[in-house]
Amino acid sequence: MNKLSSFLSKTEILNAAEQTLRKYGPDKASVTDVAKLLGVSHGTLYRHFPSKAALREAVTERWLEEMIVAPLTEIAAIPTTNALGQLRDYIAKLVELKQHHASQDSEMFKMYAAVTEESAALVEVHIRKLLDHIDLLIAQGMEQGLISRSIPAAVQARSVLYGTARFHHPAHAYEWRSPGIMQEFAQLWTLLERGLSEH
Amino acid sequence: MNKLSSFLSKTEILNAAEQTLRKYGPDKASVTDVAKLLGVSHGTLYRHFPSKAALREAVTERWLEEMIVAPLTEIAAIPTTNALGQLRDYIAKLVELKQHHASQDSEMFKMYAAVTEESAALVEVHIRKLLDHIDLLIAQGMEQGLISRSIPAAVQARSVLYGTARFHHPAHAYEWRSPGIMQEFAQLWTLLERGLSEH
DNA sequence: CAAATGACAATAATAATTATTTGTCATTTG
DNA sequence: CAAATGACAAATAATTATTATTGTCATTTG
Repeated sequence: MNKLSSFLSKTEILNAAEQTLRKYGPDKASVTDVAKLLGVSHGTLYRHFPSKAALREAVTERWLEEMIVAPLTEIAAIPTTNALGQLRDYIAKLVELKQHHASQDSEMFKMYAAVTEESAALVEVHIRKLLDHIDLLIAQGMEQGLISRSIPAAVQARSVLYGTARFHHPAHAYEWRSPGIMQEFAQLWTLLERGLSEH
Repeated sequence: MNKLSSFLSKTEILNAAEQTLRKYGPDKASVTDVAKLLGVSHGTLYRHFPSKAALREAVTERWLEEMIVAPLTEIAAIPTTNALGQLRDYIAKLVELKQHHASQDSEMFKMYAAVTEESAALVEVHIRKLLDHIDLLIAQGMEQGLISRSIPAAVQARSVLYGTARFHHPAHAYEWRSPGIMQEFAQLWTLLERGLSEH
């Protein structure tokens, strides 16, 4: 169904799996459902992914990369003379993206939250990417004389990410419905920015 | 059973409920179990608490007060010439207490975490107590010229509590087993302290 | 007569049964 | 012969039947 080539590609499977996940949610979607959508036997899918867990992880990995990491990479890559302001934009975007998908793409967000509890490896890789971005921005901020060198950039990067966890970690998603949430983030950021600043 | 007076008191019920909770865990413990332990009919308990939920909340409320709030109130009340240092001790104690009970009093901690998701009112009251303590310490720090007045104390208090959520919010309990957790807290604190400081 | 009881209906949890899904692999297909 | 199939066993999940718990209240007890 909708096949562009006669042989199944990983991308086609991921597309179908994501569509199935969106339709039935991560608790109900089965490998059989995905196979049905593709018009193939479910056994076929096991020639491409060793297990259902692996398929779920692959879908989540791609979703995270496309929906969260890619837009952030873009922000981190913009040349700037104000790395500290860029860091604020970066974290604000991270918060905005997570909260947006939690409400507007809820089934995939649930999938992401579930995989987060199942696969420490996937989380670790994701966190590492964010930390690398933040680390880079902080190092630039140091070069620009905006951010204090009294603490290593990598250490400050972790503190910034963990310190803002309430606003982007999926375990806090139910708190994001509160109307004051973005103001609270802005206020915390003011404090963190003071802590990061050279002065 | 173990009754000091012939009539049941709320305290006796709470003691029995807590004992039952510790024995069976919050998922298995029933009102009937509590009644059995007290040697009374379960209907009697409904003359003291309107529902099982209310009983669970009352037990949790008392536990929170005794195990978490009371020790913190003590720290907040110590007279000091270094309110910023005291604030560090306060938050460190909050983190230590939560993490200690998560591992050493796990059934009651589970009960607390469950009630946290059921009763927004209880959480709100608990948070308010902590915020009042932190607010007080920050206001003192301002008077002592240690903490910046550029942001209202109440706002900074909320930022401090939410900024350290990863280290005391029950949703993050599974991350507390990581060996680096206290170092990460110390590093975040260094950053927050820089942000709070007058300079 | 305040406090507690225990019989009762409604609701929820558990256990037993049935149906689906997951994962394997010898066989088929193009 | 690489790719896919589909029959099969094992593991999960959904359904149903059964048992336990929750919550009420008219009645009993001290």
